[in-house]
Amino acid sequence: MAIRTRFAPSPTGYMHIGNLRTALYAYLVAKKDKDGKFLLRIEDTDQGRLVEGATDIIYQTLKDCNLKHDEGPDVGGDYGPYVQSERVNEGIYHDYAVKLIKRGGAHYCFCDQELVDTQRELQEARGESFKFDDPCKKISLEEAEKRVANGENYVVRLTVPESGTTYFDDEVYGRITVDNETLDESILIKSDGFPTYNFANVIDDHLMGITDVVRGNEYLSSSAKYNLIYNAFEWDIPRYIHCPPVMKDEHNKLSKRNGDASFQDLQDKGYLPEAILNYIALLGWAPEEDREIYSLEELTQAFNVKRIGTSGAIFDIEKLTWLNGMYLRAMDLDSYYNLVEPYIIDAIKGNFDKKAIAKIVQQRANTLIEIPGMLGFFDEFKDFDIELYNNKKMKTNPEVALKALEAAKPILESINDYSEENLHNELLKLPEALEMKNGQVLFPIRLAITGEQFTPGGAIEIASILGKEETLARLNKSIEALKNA
RNA sequence: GGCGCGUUGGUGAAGUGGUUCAACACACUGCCCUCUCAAGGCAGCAUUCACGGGUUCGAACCCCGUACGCGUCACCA
Repeated sequence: MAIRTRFAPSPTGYMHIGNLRTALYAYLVAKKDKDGKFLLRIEDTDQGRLVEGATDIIYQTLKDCNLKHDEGPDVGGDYGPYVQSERVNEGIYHDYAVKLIKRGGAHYCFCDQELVDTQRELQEARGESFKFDDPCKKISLEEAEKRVANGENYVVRLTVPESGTTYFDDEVYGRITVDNETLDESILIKSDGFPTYNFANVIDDHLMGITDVVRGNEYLSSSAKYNLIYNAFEWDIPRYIHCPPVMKDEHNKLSKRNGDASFQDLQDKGYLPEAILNYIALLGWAPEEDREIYSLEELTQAFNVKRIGTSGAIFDIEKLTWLNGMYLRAMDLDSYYNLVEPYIIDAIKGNFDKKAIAKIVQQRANTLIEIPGMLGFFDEFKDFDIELYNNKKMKTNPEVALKALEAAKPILESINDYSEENLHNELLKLPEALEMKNGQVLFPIRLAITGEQFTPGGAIEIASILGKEETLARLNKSIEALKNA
């Protein structure tokens, strides 16, 4: 049987990294099987928490990440609708709730919130842990149905056996067994007629033929309850794959609430979706091979549920930054230029060869957003401290700099075509003639025409981009400054 | 508090009884290369696998406790 997995987010805001990783793993589990299907289901049963536009963010994120779903609200499929509120309207949950009740797996409950609260207070005052003891369990089905028919307010609660144990097998955490008496008789259908997650996820996963349930490990403690439902219906239980949390630090999960990085935030900061995906794949999962850079396709080959870890992994932006740099550097120049052109245009008003600038920046920037900051000297040539000519490693000081600069000046004046090749050929004759090291002449030139201690690219590359006129103007200015010092 | 789960370096992690008493990667430090920076190359960085017992000829890997952490106990998912 082909594998079917689902990503089932609630449209309650931005897509955070932990969520995205769950989506990724669900995708990978499905796509590892060549006939596997990955579906998207929108879980909007909590009408109070809906956030406008959140669904679009989900679509957009999956699209940006190239996590294509085979079925979903926007692409259709044979198991729709894929939005839970629409399924409510079709009466799906209601019908199954009635069936469950008839099978003894659930019951009507007419208690009001007050009774629940009173019980809670009482039990907690006694130092016990709270577990709702529902008097409505004693009501006969006939009577309950009559009360429902009379329009009385009700919810449907799970009926949990009073003794015994329930277990489930998780692919990553192994077999987990819990005592039934610790299980809560959770609400399955709310008084507004909407199902809770506890019910909807089971019904929908079954109806949609989900074979592998991939979700965060916060569901570990409630999964046994879901098996009670599957068992009551005599349905096949899916494989469970619970993932360890993605942490912000050792104590806190990454969450949008704390303003932690969402996928969009990361994108805005200049990280590539491919790099983000690659990085988060590594949080909680380790490949068999000794390598870390994987495209999405390679990930689907390499992925193996058995190698998902069990303990939380801290999100380390430093490593993501490194990985992002690897992706950026590996791109061909044309694609790279396409990507960074807006950033360069944004940073440089002057008429310089943007592509040449992209080229020198490509080997140095780890994120897109740091690019403009590297380029300020193109537009603005500022006076700088001649102390900068003192460089121990380059064996330079203002005196040797002046000597090098004055010797370079006629050469730079004589060249008309400022191609890198020309500049290189001519300029490199200088060190030998002056009996200096390459760095002793090229370092001062670079400084003299940029005014910056550090720049992307060396003297030759930058002179070529600046062009003859600008290069000479800056050179002369710097020579003057040096003479007057 | 009950229940569940977890604990290898600053971080991600490999490793599941003896040729690895701890791979690889990020970060960090140093060196090399080099026209700066970056990239790249090399080296260093856990005498130790939360702690305490036990099993065993032998344990990070098996068992039992303890501690700490996280999750859950909603008409949220």
